[in-house]
This record gives sequence, structure tokens and C-alpha cells, in this order.
Amino acid sequence: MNDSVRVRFAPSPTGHLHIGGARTALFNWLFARHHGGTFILRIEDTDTSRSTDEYIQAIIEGMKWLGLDLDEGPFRQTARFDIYRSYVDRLLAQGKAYRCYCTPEELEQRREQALAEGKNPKYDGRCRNLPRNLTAQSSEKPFAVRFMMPQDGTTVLDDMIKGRIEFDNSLLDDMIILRSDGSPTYNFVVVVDDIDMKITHVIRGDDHVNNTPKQLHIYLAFGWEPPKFGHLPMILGADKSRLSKRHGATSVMAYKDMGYLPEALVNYLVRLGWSHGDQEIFTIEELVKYFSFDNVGSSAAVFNPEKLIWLNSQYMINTSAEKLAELVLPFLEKSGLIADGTVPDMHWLAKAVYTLRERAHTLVELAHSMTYYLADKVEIDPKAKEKFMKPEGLKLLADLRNALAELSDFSAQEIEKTFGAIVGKAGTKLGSLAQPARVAITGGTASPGIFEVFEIVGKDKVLRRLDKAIGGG
RNA sequence: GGUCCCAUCGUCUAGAGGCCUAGGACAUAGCCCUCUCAAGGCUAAGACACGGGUUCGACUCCCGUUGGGACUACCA
Repeated sequence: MNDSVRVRFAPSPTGHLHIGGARTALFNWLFARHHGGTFILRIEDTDTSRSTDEYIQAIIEGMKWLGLDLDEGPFRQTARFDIYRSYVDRLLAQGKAYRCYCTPEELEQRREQALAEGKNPKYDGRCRNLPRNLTAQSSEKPFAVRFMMPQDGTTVLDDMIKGRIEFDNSLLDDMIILRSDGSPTYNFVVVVDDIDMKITHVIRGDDHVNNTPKQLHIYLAFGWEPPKFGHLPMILGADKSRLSKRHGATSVMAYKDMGYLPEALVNYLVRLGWSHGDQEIFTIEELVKYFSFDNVGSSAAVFNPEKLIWLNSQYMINTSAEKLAELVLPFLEKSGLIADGTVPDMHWLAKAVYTLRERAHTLVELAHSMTYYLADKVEIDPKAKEKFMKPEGLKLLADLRNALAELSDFSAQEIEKTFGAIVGKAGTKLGSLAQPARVAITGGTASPGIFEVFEIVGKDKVLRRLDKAIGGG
């Protein structure tokens, strides 16, 4: 390969950036970065009835969040209709395309009939051989433009991922390249644009494999050298059907809202179809360095949320407490634990986050688990109370409370010594004090080390919660 | 229906004809660590879809069967 690699991600803005699209974008991006090439975003909005500006923004936002930076674009196809028209005219003039006066209704009817008779619903080519003068005369009638496909022979696609694939030309339809409203269609514009933008490698989902021979013939008709193709296998849901909303969240930004780190999602997505030996966790630099289509598999992959969660927790553990504190802030505001606009003591927050980061799998969980650090009061879980708030425990708690009140240095270290002294005097194990203490301060039976928790909650709140617990609250 | 693609543990995958008694990761179970919960460590269970070839030898190559998926629009 050389340094002039140019690739594009070409979504249609009919929805948010979803998991499958994100992976296609990622593989394009990695390929471009690996080769020091150019990554382009092209918006395929020729279906004006389904495309919206809002979704264009959503797609850009999703890519930005994932860190897939653009070198060129976004280009919009709706801004290029004149260009496509001129190419259609060229084909028409050369007799490589023709006007079709069949109406969509007629076409649909014939299609259904063919299907009902078990025949191929291929266009019958009835407008193919209309005399030229007739087509000129009836130009006031609405027409679409069809591309004249070869009727025999085979077309070969040499795919970077799937290898050599042969197609029988007789099965190819004279597809419409220009609708009767004058707008061009996908299979045509994709070719014109890929040439126009000097795309060297077309990397897309393998739902496009069957489009490729049609597109190849358009390259041929213009005398253009086609780019290389790489068709990525699909991502499926747990039931092995195409990933959709039924399988849970599919939009990339939904994962942001659920508290995933973009690096974790990227790492997860890249392992769907690509591998580098036994390695599971990669930095972006490593991905760029190692990425190659030699290691891209050709079978579809099932999206497995559990592994994503594991990866996310790995990334959280390896993110600095300071950084995590910043990241969790919006989630704390969202959950109401911190009032909007209030700036907490970030040093304190980082300390709190540090104790929790290997216990939470997502930022949402992290924020939620900080309740007892941030809230004024905690609610005691009835089951925990019943199990640990027995007379012996309460007695120890009272001793603890009195000793703690004397502490001027309310640090984990001093707190631990205090616990030790009380337990030692009572001749019991640490657990018999630590658990009641945990329940009193956190409201539950699971938390980080109790000494750290005490320090972070702070002396005032600790004493107050202890008092309340001892008093039977 | 037709065309095309795909096929290793439940899931993601390693595997380039002998390195395979099929490796790793997630999930599951047990143990260890331990103030609880995690994290971490160790262990267990768990797969080459099936049938034919080719070969001295097939997870690996070929063919078929079965199963899954995609496409088959004046959608992209």
C-alpha cells in the first residue's frame, strides 16, 4: 500500500449513528490512519424523503464522540445533483442508458406478479429498445433513466475480505439511475462520487456485496478504474438476526448516555471481526499500528453486551481518578446527586471515584454508587439492618462513635487504628464492627474499604449517621 | 423463489495440512485473597454443523447437505 489511501464512510442520514455503521466507520478510519491516508465522510442523502439534517448532525456527533476524526467532508450528495445529471446525460448520449416510461405503479404490479408466479422480479426491459425518435418525442412524459446492463458474461469482484466472487450478468437488472423527479439513485451516485473523490478502497458492510457488480459496470461504462473493495461481515443480535432495536440500544450515543467510555466501545467494536492474536485490549495507537484486512474475519458476529460491559469496566479501572471524576460529573447532575451548575471539590470527588472505579461497570453505575458519599442522609436497607444492627453491634458502634469523636485527624489511617482498638478491646473480629459500621454509613452491606469510606464521607456526616443508627434510626 | 455470503466452546475469536490432547477472552461454577462488595489469582465445565472426497496425515483444501445471513425498490 502507499500513502495515498483514500477511504470514505458513507452513511445515509435516515437515523442515528448505529453500532454497525460505527464499526464500518471505525474500520475505514483505522485503515486510513494505518496507511497515513485520508478519511472522508460523505452523506448519502439522495433519498430526500427520508434524510434529515438532524440525523446528519447526530452521525457527526457520534463519530466525534468515538474519536473518528475527519480529513475531508462531510460532503452531501444533495449538493451535487448537477454533477450526477451531467454524468447521466453522458451515458444517455452514448446509448449506455435509456429512458424508461414505465410508472412506479406498473412496475410494482409486474413485480408482484412475477413474484407470485415464482419468477424473478427483474425489469423486463420493455423500454430498452424504444426507437430513439419516440423517446425524444415523448420527452414531455415523465420518465426515469435506466442503466443498460450487459445481458451475458460474468463479473468478478476481487474482495479484500471475501476473496474472489463471481456474478452472472444475466441476473443483473437494468437499474434506475435517475428517478422521474430528476434525483439520482444510490448505485449510480456512489460510483460517481467514489471516482470524483478519488476513493482508493471502498470499505462497507457486506449487505452491499450484491450491489457491487452493478456498480462495477458503471465504472466500466465510463472507462474508470474501480477502487478495491472490502466487504465487512454484519453485526447480528443475540438471535442471529440483523441487529436492531429489538436487541437493545443500537445508537452509539445511547451508549454514551448509558455511561460507556468511547474507547471501550471502539475496542469492543474492533474485536467484532478483527483480531490480533490473543490480545483483547488495545490502545488506539496499537489499533492503528496493527490494523489490517488480513486479520478481518468473514463471518458475521453477534453483538454481546456483556463483553462490552467488561471492557468498559477495564477501561474505567485504567482511567485516572481525576479524569473519571470529570466524566462522572454530568451523570451526577443527571441523577440529582449534585445540583446543576454546582462545582464540587474535584480533589475530593477524585478520591471518592478512586474507591469506586473498580466496582462500577459504567459511569451511570459509578454515579449511582456515590449516593452515600454525596447525599445528606442515607436510607438503611431493612434487610441489612435486621442482619447487622443487633445489640452487640450497636454497642460496638457506640464505642466507635465516641472514639471517633475524639479524632482530630479523620484519615483512613487513624480511623483504621480506632477500629482496631475497639475490636481488640472487645476481643472480637473486625467484621463484627465493620459490617454494622458499613450499614450505618452507606445504608447497605457492600462498599469500598470502610476506613476510606469514613474518611471520604467526613467526620460530621459519619458521626451523625452513627448517632442515628445507634438511636435505632 | 433466485443470486451471493457465512459456518471452531452459549458469545467474540486464535488456528495459513502434521505444532491441536484445538489456545485466549466474556459469561457460568468452585477455590484463594478479604471488614463487605468488587478487582485480582488459580481451577473446572464448554466447540471444529453433518456427509463424502484429496492426502501418509485434515479444524485447515475440494464437493455436497443442513443451518444462518444479505440482496432481490423510481431505499441506501
